[in-house]
Amino acid sequence: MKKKRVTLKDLANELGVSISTVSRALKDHPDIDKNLTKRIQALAQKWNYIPNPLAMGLLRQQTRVIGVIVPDLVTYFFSSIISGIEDELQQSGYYIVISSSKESMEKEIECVNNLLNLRIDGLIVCLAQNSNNREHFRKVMEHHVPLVFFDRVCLEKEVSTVVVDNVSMAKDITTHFHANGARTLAHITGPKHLNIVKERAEGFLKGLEEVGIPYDEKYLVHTDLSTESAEKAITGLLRLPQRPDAILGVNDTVIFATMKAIKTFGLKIPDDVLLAGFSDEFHATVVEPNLTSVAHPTHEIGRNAAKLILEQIEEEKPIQKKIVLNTSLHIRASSQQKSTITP
Amino acid sequence: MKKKRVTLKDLANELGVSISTVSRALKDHPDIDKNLTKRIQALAQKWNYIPNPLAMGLLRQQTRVIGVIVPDLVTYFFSSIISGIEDELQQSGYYIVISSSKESMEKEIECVNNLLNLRIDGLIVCLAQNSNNREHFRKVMEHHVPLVFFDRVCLEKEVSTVVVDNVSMAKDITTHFHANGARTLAHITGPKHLNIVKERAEGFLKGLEEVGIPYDEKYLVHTDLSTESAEKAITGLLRLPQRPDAILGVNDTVIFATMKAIKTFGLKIPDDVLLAGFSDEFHATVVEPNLTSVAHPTHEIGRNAAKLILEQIEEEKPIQKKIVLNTSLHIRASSQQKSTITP
DNA sequence: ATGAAAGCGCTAACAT
DNA sequence: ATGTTAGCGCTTTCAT
Repeated sequence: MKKKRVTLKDLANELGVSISTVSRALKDHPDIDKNLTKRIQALAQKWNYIPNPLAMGLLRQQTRVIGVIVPDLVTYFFSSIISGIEDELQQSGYYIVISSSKESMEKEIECVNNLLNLRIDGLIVCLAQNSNNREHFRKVMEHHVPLVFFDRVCLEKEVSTVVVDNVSMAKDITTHFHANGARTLAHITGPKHLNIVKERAEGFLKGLEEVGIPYDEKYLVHTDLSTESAEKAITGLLRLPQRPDAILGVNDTVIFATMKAIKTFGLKIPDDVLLAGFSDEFHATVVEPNLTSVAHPTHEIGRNAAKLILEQIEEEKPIQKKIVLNTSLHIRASSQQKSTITP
Repeated sequence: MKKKRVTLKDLANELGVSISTVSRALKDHPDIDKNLTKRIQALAQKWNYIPNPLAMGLLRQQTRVIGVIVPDLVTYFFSSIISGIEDELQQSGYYIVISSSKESMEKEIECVNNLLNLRIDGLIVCLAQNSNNREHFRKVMEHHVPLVFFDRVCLEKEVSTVVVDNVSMAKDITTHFHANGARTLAHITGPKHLNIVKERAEGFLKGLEEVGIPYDEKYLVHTDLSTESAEKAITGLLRLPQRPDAILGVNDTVIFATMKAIKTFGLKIPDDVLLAGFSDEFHATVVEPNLTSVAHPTHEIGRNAAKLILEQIEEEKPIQKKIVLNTSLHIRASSQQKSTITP
């Protein structure tokens, strides 16, 4: 038998009272007779009455849905952040609708429009690799939809963000490379306009300065974050007259591609080249040698982004806050000269 | 300035016509004057009118939201399937709300109820590790909400499913192990009631039979699919008087845990133990040695599950279909005896 | 203490 | 060819 969801009307009809009485009783309105209230609540319970979110949404002009846009769904970094967002939001009775921009700004714009049309109550975004236009986000703000960026951010002056201290981590790795005997350091990074790219490169340069190695632009190469362009980058570096003896990747994915290329060149890690990346993907401890990486508190990034959204929904106004989360540098075999590893 | 979404009423007021005229004009109703229709459509375009999905949903009793429940969000297997679901559904104008059961049936029941209360138009599920009760899914069917299971399935007689041929793949790996010199074969698997566990174990036994190795229950050990219980399982196996020289894992995650344990035992892969898993996680080609694994067509699994849901929504009745997708066995270093690898 | 009515945005049957 | 009305499920103001 077709089981239709029970409505207030159904309850009202059954008990011979009006819809508004039922509505009030269900929220313990003091005006309603205590006894009637009890009977109504009992029936609602028995019939498993659940308010229709569509009707509520129409009335209150809100959906209790938060949109999330990430560059991809399949890397551990993002899925684990999403997991954090979900944990936080579902406690507050919000749902999340996830869209993947597939690292493309066009797709990102499409996602934003779709979600806006869905009438989401808030939007959490990590920028696509080539996203350099901010119009679509301006639109989000014009519609007064709370907005939060994480990791790859923009419009920082107006929008809340959740980030990590990229500069100091990149600097730390650079000096760590030097302490392990590296003298020709390279950095394989991403598109120039991304904040994480700028910040990590800045840290890299600061590190070089600290250990007194002059900066040579040949050793800072940009990619579009794809495996292919990372391979191209590493190949170029290894073919230099003076090849690098340490490479910092803008993330682990780039480094994994790098690792394979280095091995096919017949070079050994860490004997010939030291390696380190960012984001501490799950497989960092599974590759050989284990990869040194900056571990982002992914779950916490997600939770914090969600909290910032909830805050804005409650305050009913945009908030500009910047949350900087602590990362930790996991030093593993890939960045340690054999001689410096205590036997 | 607060930018409210424009409604039919706004358009009607502006043009001095009734709401229904606007509504009709927007869907090119033949009754409406061609000229008026043009003016209305022009204004709608200019003011960027988008129908309110909440109002439409309330009217049509549908949300255009499909719920997806997976055991976890962070493994490549699931996130990649979700990616496939998304690709298929967004083309049809559906949104997906993803929930993670965290491998717990209690959480799974909660997710089902939440999504049902959200009034989803369909539900796609991969069972939690310990899910053995079917009541919550019966409820979904009673509410006439289209349901599709993938990978870990149940109620196959009544519900559409998307699966792979586990039996034959497990059998193939088993005989492959034997061909590579293994004589004491073990299988680390999951909870007994899961279809994938039963099927892969069945294939394993069939393989043993084919190569004439008698089955010894000591070498078939169940886990709850967690890293910890996988470690316990492998430790137990390695301590047997006659330790296995080949191990088939019910999935790659189990095998990754196994790999670490084997290495700490001072054993070599594949010299001492051959290894193979299921699901071909992204890092299968990143671990050392590269892992032999059955590659599931994850994206296709997602697309097919989505298609089955859409089909049921269109047909307006439950459909019981079983789609069996082809997998491919990726043979890599972990399962090949050195001697058999051509030099 | 309870009910009637309006309205959230939209569609469709029913006027005119 | 266009307008009026009712209704989807709910809350809330205004009667009574």
